[in-house]
Amino acid sequence: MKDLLCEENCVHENIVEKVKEKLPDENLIYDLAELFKVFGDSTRTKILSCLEVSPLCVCDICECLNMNKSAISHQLRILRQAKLVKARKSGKEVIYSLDDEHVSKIFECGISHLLEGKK
Amino acid sequence: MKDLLCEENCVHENIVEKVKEKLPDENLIYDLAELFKVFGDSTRTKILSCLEVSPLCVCDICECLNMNKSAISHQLRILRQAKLVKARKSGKEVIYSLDDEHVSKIFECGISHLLEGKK
DNA sequence: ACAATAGTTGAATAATTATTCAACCGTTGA
DNA sequence: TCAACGGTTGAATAATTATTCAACTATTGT
Repeated sequence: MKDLLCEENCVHENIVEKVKEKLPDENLIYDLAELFKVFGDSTRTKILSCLEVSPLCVCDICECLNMNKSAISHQLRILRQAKLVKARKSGKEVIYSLDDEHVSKIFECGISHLLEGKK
Repeated sequence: MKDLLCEENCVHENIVEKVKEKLPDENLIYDLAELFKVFGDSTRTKILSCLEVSPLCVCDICECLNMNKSAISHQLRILRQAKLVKARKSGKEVIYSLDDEHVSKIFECGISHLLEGKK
């Protein structure tokens, strides 16, 4: 009931004060979560992995992931909005490629953590 | 209808072949997405941000985020399972702290991408 | 032994979201 | 001009998941 604010029960006031001070901007943390949410879907990470190898048209990606165009297109939109991939029209095709060298770096960090855990 | 396999329509066979070859292990990509999913929630990123400043008990975290113990505890479990935080008992309290130096690195990568986009 | 505090947990609810389906747009070649 | 192909889109559905609530365990101080 009075669970709501966790009152001043055990709270170590001075530490909490320090933490609140040093905490990054609320919006930045929010945006960060939004970004990682984009990475947090295996269809999208697969698409990014494919594009790390080579720029590809939508049909190529479909073939690589064994999924239909609609599903892929929806996910590509999300990746575009997050500025992780960019699109270039070439005749009837749309060629997608990575839009940011950070993608590989973020992947590496994640893999690094995963391998650490296996030890 | 024949959307299912995207058939051999436009597919650039040789490129797709190369991509399939060079693609990382399916399970690794899946685990990677699972990891980023954990980062993809603002409550959890806030918790991690707090713990970057200092180890904290559950009540302290509640106070910092203005949320109740149950909600925080549920999210801490997820962070524990992902081996991003660790817990140490101290009397009645449980002190949480970061379990991996990769957390900060992953945050930095993400922030780096976000700032890039602002330009 | 007991009351109080710190934290955890399972079930329920509400909200978010990935995929499918069907219809659509734009470009090309006949 | 029109049929065919590559791709996009909105609505519907199904699945996932964050938060709340209530009940619970464990530890401490009296």
